[in-house]
Amino acid sequence: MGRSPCCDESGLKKGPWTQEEDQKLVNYIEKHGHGSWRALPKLAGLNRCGKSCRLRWTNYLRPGIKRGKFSQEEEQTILNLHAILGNKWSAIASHLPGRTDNEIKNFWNTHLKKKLIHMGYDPITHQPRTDIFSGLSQLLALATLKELLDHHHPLDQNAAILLQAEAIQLARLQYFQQQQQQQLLQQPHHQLDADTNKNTMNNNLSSDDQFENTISSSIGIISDLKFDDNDSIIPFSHMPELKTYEQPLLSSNNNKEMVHHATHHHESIALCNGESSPNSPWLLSCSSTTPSTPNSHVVPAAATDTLLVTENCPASTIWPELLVEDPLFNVIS
DNA sequence: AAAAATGACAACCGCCATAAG
DNA sequence: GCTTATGGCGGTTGTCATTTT
Repeated sequence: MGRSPCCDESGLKKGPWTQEEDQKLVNYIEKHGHGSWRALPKLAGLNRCGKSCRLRWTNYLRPGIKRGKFSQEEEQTILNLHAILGNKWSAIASHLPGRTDNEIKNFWNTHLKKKLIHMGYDPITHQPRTDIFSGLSQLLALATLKELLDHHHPLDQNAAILLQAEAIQLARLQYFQQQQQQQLLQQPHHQLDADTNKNTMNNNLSSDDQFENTISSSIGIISDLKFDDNDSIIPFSHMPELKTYEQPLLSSNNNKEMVHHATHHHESIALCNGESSPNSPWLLSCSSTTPSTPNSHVVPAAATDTLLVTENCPASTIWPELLVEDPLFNVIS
């Protein structure tokens, strides 16, 4: 048997509160406390239901409520907590003094959700979106490529390079979004429920594994491409395993510097997973002007200057081109 | 300038858990 | 143990303001 809503009684006012009503409510609660919300309206001289009074008090009139724009810190906190707790607005609000669950919920629905979507994240999972909307150009490129192959069009090498570069871009984008999100999630939160935390910190994959998963899921669609032996393009699925490189390749500082130099001179852009573990895979970019040593497994993609470097590509094959000149490199994006 | 669309946010609704009788 | 009242919560709607057409 359902319980009848408290506001069913006819004649009770609904809608926005007036200043007079607010004043009556505040005056009463300051004098007597709220006690039973059901009894309060009559005692306070309000033609409202108890529930309406309670909401007005807790969401708007209660002392200590912070109003106005959310700060950057608050925004970040909400994002972090939402990634872990989901739509547990009251739980999120408990970490933001002065903010109500209702306010946070509204802020999420009107701002943060859209912001995440715009950035290519799924607002529910906080993971990079892999649907058509988040990598449209890359997916279109893949579709075009597949279409060409399905219909046995002679594959123009430049077009293939271009299309594959698009796929790489997609993988790269997804990979870095994942990394960024991981960093967000790993920021310490005070007093988070351990169980919730356990459930949402959902994988134990190393960043290398994640990178490889991202790559394979992103470009699996072209995994069965066939290329001429003389072609310098190597489908991802045919790539030899990425393997350990020698210093300075594994020194993140050196790499960043080299990468910066390369970026600066538009000769090469190197992307790494931010780790310097022995098994770090490397996705490198390089312009067509960068010499590609014969027999090195370097994959140039002219349009986006992308290179894949595989196990048979000794560091010396490309690194001599990337002299460290400018140490100001900060971010690869 | 007016109408329509969109955004922001306060308030409401219904469900659920729990306490009290 | 059952029923009912209550408070809390999350989803949704309503209303007003602002922007766009």
